[in-house]
Amino acid sequence: MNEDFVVSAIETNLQVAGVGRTLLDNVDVSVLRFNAGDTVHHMGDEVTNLYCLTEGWITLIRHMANGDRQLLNFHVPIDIVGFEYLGRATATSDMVAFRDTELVSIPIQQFKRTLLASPESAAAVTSLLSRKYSSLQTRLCVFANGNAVTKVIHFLHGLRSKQVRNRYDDADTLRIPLTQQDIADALGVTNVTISRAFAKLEAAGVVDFNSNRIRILDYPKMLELSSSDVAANMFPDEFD
Amino acid sequence: MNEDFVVSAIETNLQVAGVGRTLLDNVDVSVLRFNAGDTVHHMGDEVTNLYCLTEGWITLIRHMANGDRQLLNFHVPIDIVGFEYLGRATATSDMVAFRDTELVSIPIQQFKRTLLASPESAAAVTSLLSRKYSSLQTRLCVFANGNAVTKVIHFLHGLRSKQVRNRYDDADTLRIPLTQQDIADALGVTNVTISRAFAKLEAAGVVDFNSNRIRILDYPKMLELSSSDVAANMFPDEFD
DNA sequence: CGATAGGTTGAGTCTTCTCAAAGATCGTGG
DNA sequence: CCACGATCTTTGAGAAGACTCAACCTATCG
Repeated sequence: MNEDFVVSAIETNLQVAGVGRTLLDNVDVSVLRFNAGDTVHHMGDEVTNLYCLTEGWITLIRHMANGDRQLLNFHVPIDIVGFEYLGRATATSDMVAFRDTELVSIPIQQFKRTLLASPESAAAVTSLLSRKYSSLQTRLCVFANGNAVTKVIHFLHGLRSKQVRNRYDDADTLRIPLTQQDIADALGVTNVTISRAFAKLEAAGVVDFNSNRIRILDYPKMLELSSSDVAANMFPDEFD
Repeated sequence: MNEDFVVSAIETNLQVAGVGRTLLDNVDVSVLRFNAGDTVHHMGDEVTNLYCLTEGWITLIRHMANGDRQLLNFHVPIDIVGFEYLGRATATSDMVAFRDTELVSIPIQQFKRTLLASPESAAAVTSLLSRKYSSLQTRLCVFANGNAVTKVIHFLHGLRSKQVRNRYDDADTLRIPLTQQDIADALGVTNVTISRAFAKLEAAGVVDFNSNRIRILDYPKMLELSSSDVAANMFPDEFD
């Protein structure tokens, strides 16, 4: 396992430099692999590990009574999933591998112990939770007030932000095995509506959809196409 | 000022008994009063205090580009507002007094210092942030998949939960100066839609709407009227 | 008692949903 | 390398829900 990767991931997630090595001291990390479709944990389970993605794609899902599902979050390499369980260990959604995935598990109990030795890091964790909360507020505003096209733009913006963070060569090309149904489930609309939303975005020349690859052709212009009522502050430079 | 009130409020919010007095040690709390419509802080401001509501009604608002507003949260007495700013101090929404309001301000810097002496409390703060995050996820599911009636039910459930927590004699009577426009702004629909949603709920005999007073006549039956697709897990016994 | 804010109701429009069929793409096995 | 099946996407038509606009009703307060 590449421990440097995890050390760097911790510092990227916490936005604090130089603490990753210390935080992994005396922590028994191990590598886990999941196949596409495997469930890492179910809603309601006790979560005992943080997971640092090294390869693949993870999504958080809530299942509705009628069989529909709400995809709450997508996680890519460098993401560390589970900070929200440092306080309360009960999983608030299913965590599912979206494709073959490799992740490094970090026992929460041990991690919390090393956090005690680094107040700076502990503060950063709290700060991270704040950012995640704020991001969710923003998404709530989009869901409450935006139309389908705006929701799609918000969604693409979020994925792109992570690729920018990861310093990918071409952050505008989202290399993701994502069907329109997946996007629909993330945005609370139907696949038909997603298809029509992409048709509009393609007609405007800002996006090129292609399963397995979505390409953002004109990022600034894309943002302008979001309905004006949610434009302000709806696109922070964040990725939580 | 009634310090006992704040001590008890801290313990209620953190869900930990016996720590309130310690946490207020050497903390310079003070009482502030705001008139209806006053802004406590604006989005983007640095937040330097927690606020414990002792009287009145506070709401968190985001303003949209077209003048619409999204009401993100309502806070009532015993609530402590601002835990999400312990990490990152930048306000993510306007905080506005909805009616004449009295609150006790608790300097964040001092509070964080006393937190260091009580790891149990520090853990409880993290736990609280987790609960808030989870609540927002739930609301996102309702906004994404629920119809107007379901959103109203979710909203009333949330207000009632706080009254239950506060041990009000009649938790089913929401004594709130809330217009239909306010509810509309909280749920991302129009006042006309709210009017029609209440008409349906009143026809079903589960709610009685009356400005300045909303009465839940049949709580279990009300929950049953929410659209089946969001029924599961959409109504946790929480109030964050 | 009138002014004002808030609530209700109706008609027409728009967006999204549902249902359904047809077209495109991908992976696999022959 | 092609054919086939499975999955995904596109398109159309009709229905449902929410929105807009506007008029009218109601309660409250000075």
